[in-house]
Amino acid sequence: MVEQKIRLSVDAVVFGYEEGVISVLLIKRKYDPFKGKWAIPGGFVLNNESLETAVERELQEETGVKINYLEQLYTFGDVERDPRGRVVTVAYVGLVRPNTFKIFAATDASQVQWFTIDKLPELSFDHQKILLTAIARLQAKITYEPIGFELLDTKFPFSDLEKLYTTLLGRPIDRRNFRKKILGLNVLDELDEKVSKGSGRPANLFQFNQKRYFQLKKEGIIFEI
Amino acid sequence: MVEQKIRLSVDAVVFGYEEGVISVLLIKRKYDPFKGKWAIPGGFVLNNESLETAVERELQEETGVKINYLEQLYTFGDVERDPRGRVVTVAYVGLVRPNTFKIFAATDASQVQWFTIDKLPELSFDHQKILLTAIARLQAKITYEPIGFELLDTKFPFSDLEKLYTTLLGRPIDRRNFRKKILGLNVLDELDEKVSKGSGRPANLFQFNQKRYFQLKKEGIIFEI
DNA sequence: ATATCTTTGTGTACACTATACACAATATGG
DNA sequence: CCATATTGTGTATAGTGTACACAAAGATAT
Repeated sequence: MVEQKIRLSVDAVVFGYEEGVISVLLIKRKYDPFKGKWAIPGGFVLNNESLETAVERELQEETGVKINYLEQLYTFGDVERDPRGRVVTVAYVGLVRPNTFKIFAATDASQVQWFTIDKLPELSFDHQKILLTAIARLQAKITYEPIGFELLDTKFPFSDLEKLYTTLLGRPIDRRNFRKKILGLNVLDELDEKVSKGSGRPANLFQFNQKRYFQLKKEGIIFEI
Repeated sequence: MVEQKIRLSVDAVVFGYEEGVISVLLIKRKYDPFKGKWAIPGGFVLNNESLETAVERELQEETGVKINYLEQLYTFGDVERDPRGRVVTVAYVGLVRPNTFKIFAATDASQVQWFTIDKLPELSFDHQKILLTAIARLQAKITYEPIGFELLDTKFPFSDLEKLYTTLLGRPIDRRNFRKKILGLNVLDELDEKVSKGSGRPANLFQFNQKRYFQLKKEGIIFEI
């Protein structure tokens, strides 16, 4: 059998959250195929870099984002998924805090933009499928891993967390029960700082305590919403 | 940037179950690197076949197994994982019923053998890491998807299912509660057949009803152990 | 400064689910 | 027919999930 080589690319579905809205970072393609169409940022893997390195490099080059959390999603390998020929893509999910950096468009991207996940544009290649897979993963994962905090500021009012979950899960949450459950997990530190946004009682700030989470995980205590 | 191509392979961690023992199918490598050492079966992806097709082809060629269930596990892409140079591997998990076919060794394999998962030999490449990832996936997944049935005969006594779960989860299960829970999910058909193995009261046979499972899944009812 | 509005923060009662637990039924083997 | 092995079954209790309403603290308008 002849040994074959295949073009291998990495794509990253990058989610951000601000004020009750979940967004995805997309680029407008500068070159063919799909020139002028929106796509998930990504690119080809170089011979001497790991997949994760490739993702971070491509994101940095094309969009300027600072990734806060990155996990492998799925590898898409259908034969006809790219008109240029055989391309297999390892897709990743990234979580970022959009307010900690400024995005820009460069290299293969003529534009970079945040899109609300319920108002997505038409996408290139099989990127719609990848994006939907990523959304499903995110929705599933926040219920059993504390990755929601990666989308929030390090210090956040409890209501931000609640709003994030209602948004992501697409259903209302009982405030008292949610608070009881999360605080019962013992992974949040309540700070002595308050913050008030507009009217209403000022909120206490909380902080995710990763060390405590790892301890609990070792003891077999599972995070679950 | 120069567009690069990379050797892409697929590997399949194939699990089988018989009489209270979970096994993994491994091959002994016929050629270098790691000639004579045990490895997870797999091989390079051809240009005109999907990843799943490649997995099934390689398994058929090397070992003769008939795959009953196949799912993508993870893609391993470290730069130095193969001494021949850059090779990225998409790993799969396969479940089979070992008593429905005969394994044989061919092409790259000089031997094929079932190994109990707690008595594994030393493995080639980063295959130990892949295998451990696969075991973790299997253990996690049987608690929220009804994939355990893919390892059993189509008709099975309830005790087989129970033994499978105790083995995989590595802890005892209360028979009455387990039965209550599983039967309460309403995905098993109780047949009018009995089977007796050796001494003891003969057991009723059950059968997994996939249609009913899909119906319930649509209605949002989740399988959970 | 007072009333009104907005958001945060808190406890309890009830339903449901998980868990612990023991003995009868039905076969086989001496 | 007696001992042994395996299947099959119900109930009581603890624990968890869920539903639900009002006070506290600040901002805004009159």
